[in-house]
Amino acid sequence: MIQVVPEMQARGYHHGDLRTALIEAGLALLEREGPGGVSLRAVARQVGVSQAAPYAHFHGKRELMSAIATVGFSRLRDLIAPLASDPARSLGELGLAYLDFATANPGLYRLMFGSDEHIDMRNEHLSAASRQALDLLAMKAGRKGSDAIRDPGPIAAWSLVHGLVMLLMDEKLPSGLDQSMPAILRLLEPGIAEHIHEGQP
Amino acid sequence: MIQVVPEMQARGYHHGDLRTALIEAGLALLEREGPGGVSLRAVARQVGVSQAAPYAHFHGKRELMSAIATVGFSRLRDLIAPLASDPARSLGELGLAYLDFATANPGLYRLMFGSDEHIDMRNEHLSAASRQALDLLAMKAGRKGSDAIRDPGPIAAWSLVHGLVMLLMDEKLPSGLDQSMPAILRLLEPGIAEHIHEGQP
DNA sequence: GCGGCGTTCTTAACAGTGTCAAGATTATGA
DNA sequence: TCATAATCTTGACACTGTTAAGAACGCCGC
Repeated sequence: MIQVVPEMQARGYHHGDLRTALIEAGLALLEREGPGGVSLRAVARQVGVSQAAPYAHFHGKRELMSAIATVGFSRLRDLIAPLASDPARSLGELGLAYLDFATANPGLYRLMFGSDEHIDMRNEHLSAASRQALDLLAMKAGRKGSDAIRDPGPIAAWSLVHGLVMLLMDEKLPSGLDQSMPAILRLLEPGIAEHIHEGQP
Repeated sequence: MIQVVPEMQARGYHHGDLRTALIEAGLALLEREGPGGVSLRAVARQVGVSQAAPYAHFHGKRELMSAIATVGFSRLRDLIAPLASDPARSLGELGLAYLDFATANPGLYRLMFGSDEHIDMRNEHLSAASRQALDLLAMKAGRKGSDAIRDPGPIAAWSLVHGLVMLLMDEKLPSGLDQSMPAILRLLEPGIAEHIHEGQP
């Protein structure tokens, strides 16, 4: 009579959906401690599973971190997609949204855009998710019709916002600059406009 | 008759100048493996001393890394001091010199300007050396006579070059951009000039 | 229903890390 | 010269990522 449906958290030897549970626990730990503070054993402990259990779902720590970063790139894509496709939104607005994402998820941002010691960019899912998100940015910043990624414009725009994010997260800049952000991001626009004018006679 | 002068490398129980030997070995290891690849035990091994010997000269790994970063800031200061004090040199030239330093010492740059997980910015020598170097940059980029570090100009300039350095080191940008660097760094100048014009009626 | 089989998970171990305590060795200064 | 402080070694502890060997479980074909 009492039908025992296999619920999400099937207690016992088997977990049910350990893979996504590990990713979510990793995401939480990432924001609390930053990358480097994330240990495979701590993630397993959080989920209530033994130290070696994750190896049934990931080849190693790098693969778990890559899966976490993949989630991050998907979130970023979903966040900036409407802004990038709307011609009414300026490049500066896109920069502000990018900045908001980074400051809201500093650990995740560092994992996604930091050195490749923690993630493996040759991972298919990761590189695909990364390209999807970054293409949206390049689309907005690039001179139309040209090989966007080689133009000084988009490179400078990405460098500016990335550097700003990093310096802010690492507390290298004085505090209380929040209302200066739009002005800072707008400083690049005259130069880009000039450069486009030169480039297309 | 045979006078044994206490040479630099006094073999035996005592090393002679273990402190600076550790710093130099750390610098070498840093460029070969990057931060995170530097282990206290590996540095000690390199110098030919036991694992716990460094603790006679440094309170822990963080303090050794902070000493290494202090050397880095001194080098950077010496490198950019002539450029910063010469009014004939443009901001873009200073940016190129900064970029050269970073790409020539990627591990050291990451240690100096990355997150504070490896170094302790409350360390007196480190913060002093850092301020000396950064003040030179702010002097060049800042609107004269104002509180330089709060102006959008210097913040944007530092962010741009820092972001560019990071993206280059982490191989997030396509290769073969070396000759584009001056153009990228110059894109900010029209915006800064405009902003100064607004700010000083 | 049920037995085999592959997946999932546990326990145990190995090498590596930072750090500390106790003790041996050397330099220094009164 | 000899006590004292500085320097260095050995040994240990807790932590990390990773692997091997084996136990518990879900499922598929009979």
